[in-house]
Amino acid sequence: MDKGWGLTLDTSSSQSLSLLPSKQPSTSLTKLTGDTMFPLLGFPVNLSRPAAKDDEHNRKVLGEVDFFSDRLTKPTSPPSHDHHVKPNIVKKEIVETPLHVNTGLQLLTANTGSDQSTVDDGVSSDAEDKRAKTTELAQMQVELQRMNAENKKLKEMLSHVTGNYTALQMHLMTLMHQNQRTVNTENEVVQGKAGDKNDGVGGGKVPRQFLDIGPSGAAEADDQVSDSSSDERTRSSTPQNNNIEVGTRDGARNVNAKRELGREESPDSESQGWATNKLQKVNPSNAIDQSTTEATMRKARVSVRARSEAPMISDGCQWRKYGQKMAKGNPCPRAYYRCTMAVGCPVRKQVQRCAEDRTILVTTYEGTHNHPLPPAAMAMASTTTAAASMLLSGSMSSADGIMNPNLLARAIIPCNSSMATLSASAPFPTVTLDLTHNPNPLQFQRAATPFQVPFLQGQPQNFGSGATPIAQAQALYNQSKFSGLQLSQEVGSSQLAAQASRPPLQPSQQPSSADTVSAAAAAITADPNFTAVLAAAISSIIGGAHNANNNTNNNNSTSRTTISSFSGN
DNA sequence: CGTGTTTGACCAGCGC
DNA sequence: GCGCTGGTCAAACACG
Repeated sequence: MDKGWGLTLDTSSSQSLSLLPSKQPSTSLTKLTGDTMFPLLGFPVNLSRPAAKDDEHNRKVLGEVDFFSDRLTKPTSPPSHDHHVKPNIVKKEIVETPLHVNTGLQLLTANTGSDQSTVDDGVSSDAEDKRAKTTELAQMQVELQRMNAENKKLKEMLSHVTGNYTALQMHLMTLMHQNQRTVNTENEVVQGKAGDKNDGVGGGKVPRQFLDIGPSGAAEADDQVSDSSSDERTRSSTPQNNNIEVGTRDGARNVNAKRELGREESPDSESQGWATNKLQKVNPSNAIDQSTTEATMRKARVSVRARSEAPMISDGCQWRKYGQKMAKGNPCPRAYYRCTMAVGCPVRKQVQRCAEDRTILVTTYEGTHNHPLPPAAMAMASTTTAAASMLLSGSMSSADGIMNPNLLARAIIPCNSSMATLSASAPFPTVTLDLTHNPNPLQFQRAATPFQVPFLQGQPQNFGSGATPIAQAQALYNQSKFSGLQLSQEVGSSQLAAQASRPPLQPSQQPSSADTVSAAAAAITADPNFTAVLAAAISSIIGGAHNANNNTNNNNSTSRTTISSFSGN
């Protein structure tokens, strides 16, 4: 799914169009008619009438010819009168026998030269003038013909480019639709189950967008679900009650049922199988790849390391803490949060301080948002989404023998010099974005302490309050600027093969103090790279997952690649 | 009273 | 089978 290319499409196409003139073999004609030609190319609307314009141009030129020709052929007749009546005739004469006219003039000139030169110098110069103009007319005629030919070529090129553009657009729409339906249906399964439990919502489709991997329209999901898939959906959505009974040991409450509910939010078997089925129907050739991709995405995790004194980084989403545990090997407790921006949102995150450096906060995201994200969250999510996609592609590649994480990461993660580590050795494939490094003093000066400033407690998640979208985006940019990318896949082939069947993820995140970011806003927005980062982020949101599938370069499962710099954005 | 946090308990997966 | 660990639940609690 090259979703991101929606953005590029316009650009590229317009570029193509705008480049056409320069690409055309430039001739003297082009120069002469430059004013005409470029406007034509620049404004396609006008292209529908190039012939008419040419004719008009012809008439205009011929009109001038007519005027002089009249004087040549009928010196006594009033030019103003014949001007409107004779054009065709003159045109005929000139067009059909331009050389003849010249010859006649020459004869005339020769004659008059000898006969009248003594009488009237004005006549002689007039004849020369006429001869010159006639010659010029002939040249213009030739150039007109060439211009017409060139116009035809350009029109053909335009239609070709337009056709390509349309085709690409259609392809894009198709891909986005497929993606959207897949995500929708997955969430539908979740919602269907969660709805039963979470009182009222049950079954009711809450209008929402799925911004994580692709845009959406949840409403379409139902209509597009096939019979067999709805069959499976029913199977996976209704057994909730069954789970309560069957899954509960010792009659122990409905813990298992609820846990089951939780698990369904990141389903491994049922919804995945359902999704696979659906995908196969939609596009059999891509079904395997896509299902594998999504499976991996569902379980993949993105870990963000950032310096922060606050208990949690601000990532634009709302979270509710549901647990805390002491983790092995770390004196600092690990906190568990789940996204509360929408009922049934499966996204969770773990927050834990680094044992070695407690100023470093490690936030791990898992799951895919099933609701619209605020701009702030989107900006934040994009980076981790890109990272997840990269991770995904890395695992995929290792398992499939195709892929180049380096390339993908370069394309989707606008990092500069911080570190992103891919680790598939963990229970879940995880990519870690290390935003604690600051290897670039110059950049650091420009955006002072983008990351290391503490957050105001209690504020972080309220994207509506302190952190404006732009501020968040800038925060993202800050982080990105201090980022470098390092891929580390310390995975055995067998593990990778197993990962291939694992689900994907879509996180949202990123730290940063809104206040600090706001303070640095001016400096950051002045940087053109910021725009590039935003564009990359948006592209990654739309196109991250698909990129993974389309990567064809091989990558060693134990490769360790460092992606140096994106400062060139 | 509603919402969010804390915290002890429960469960599943995994390794031995 | 047992113990360890990660992950989750939900009652109790705190707060506005």
